[in-house]
Amino acid sequence: MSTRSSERGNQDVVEEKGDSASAGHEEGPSALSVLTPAVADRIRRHLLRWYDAHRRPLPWRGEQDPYRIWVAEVMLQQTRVETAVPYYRRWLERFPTLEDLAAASDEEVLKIWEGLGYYSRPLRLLQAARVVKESYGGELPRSLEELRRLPGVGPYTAGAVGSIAFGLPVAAVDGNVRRVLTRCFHPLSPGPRQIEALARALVDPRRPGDFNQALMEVGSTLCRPRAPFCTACPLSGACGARRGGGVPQAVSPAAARRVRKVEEVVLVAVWERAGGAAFLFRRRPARGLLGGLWEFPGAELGAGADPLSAAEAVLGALGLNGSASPFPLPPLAHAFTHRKVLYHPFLWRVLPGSEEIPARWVEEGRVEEELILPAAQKRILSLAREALVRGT
DNA sequence: GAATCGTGGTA
DNA sequence: TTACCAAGATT
Repeated sequence: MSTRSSERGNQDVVEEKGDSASAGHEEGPSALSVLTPAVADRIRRHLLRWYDAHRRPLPWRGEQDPYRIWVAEVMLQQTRVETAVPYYRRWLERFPTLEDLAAASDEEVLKIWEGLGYYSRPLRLLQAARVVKESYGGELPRSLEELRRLPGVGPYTAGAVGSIAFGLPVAAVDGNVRRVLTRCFHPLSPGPRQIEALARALVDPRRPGDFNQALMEVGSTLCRPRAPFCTACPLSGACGARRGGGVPQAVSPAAARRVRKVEEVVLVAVWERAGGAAFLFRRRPARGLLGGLWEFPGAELGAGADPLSAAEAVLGALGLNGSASPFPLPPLAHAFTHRKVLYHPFLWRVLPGSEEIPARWVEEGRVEEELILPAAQKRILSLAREALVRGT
């Protein structure tokens, strides 16, 4: 067939307008008008044939239980497939059925989710499981509208669960689908509404779940944001970007994101008792960043502030009596979505004060089983343990 | 509509 | 090292 292109079709890069960037996208020739029944049929056949031959063997593929499909879809929100797989297995081992989940606590679901990020997801999954148990007799509702009302279920997840678990002929538009369809219908630049309409019109009513997954699979494995594998793509014959001589480079709305840079001082307070050392932790507020998770006490560092003095202030606020020599651990950087934090941890041997404090002592060897920690705090914990072993 | 919410992989 | 990015949802 085509011999003109290298495997990486990025030599003729065209500007691809972001979906959310500007408002003029619903104007101009409708992408839907070029989607004749014959074109739609051809796309379905090519896509599904490719999917049947090339789909990855993922643990949720072939699952019949709607609950399990739902769990997978929530885990996959803004999360790579490879990252989600081990969490998915552990989750189902611990909560095999929707009823098991509905009976769980916030702490239990967070513990399984620990390290996966976006921690409101498991909490909403739990809320929704209870709603399903109370209002739907323990079975997920089978309509798009009812699914959509469940906590943590938005347009994408409702479409995915509806089509995959229940065979509803509905669209499931994620980032992959947006990118694939934008390229396919280049240079018409369909906006968000048109993409939804295209996806709805395209879904194969006989195999809606497979069709939606096929579109996403093409997007994630072939029609990647950069350096897509056009020569292997089942849609290359129908692709407007390909026909136009260049594959649009994806421009993500993430490019406009503002990342705030902050520095924080962290107090790793160590209480050396007869039975061994203990660390002091406090719980983060239930809402907001890392809501409900635990951390070493700390404080934001003002511009030009001295980390050691700031650590001293944290120590005082907790009513602790510190030894004379705090030990500075190596600073470490951690990037969140909208924040980049440089942590300045200090290991400080202390004796607890007499007052009640909003924090909790945990034996060094029991931290993981007692608490749910964000990734950055685990890194600090590792540094602290190393320092203790070295005897500093 | 814009901002917020994590983490680890990749170029 | 920095920046981008991933099967989005909520406020």
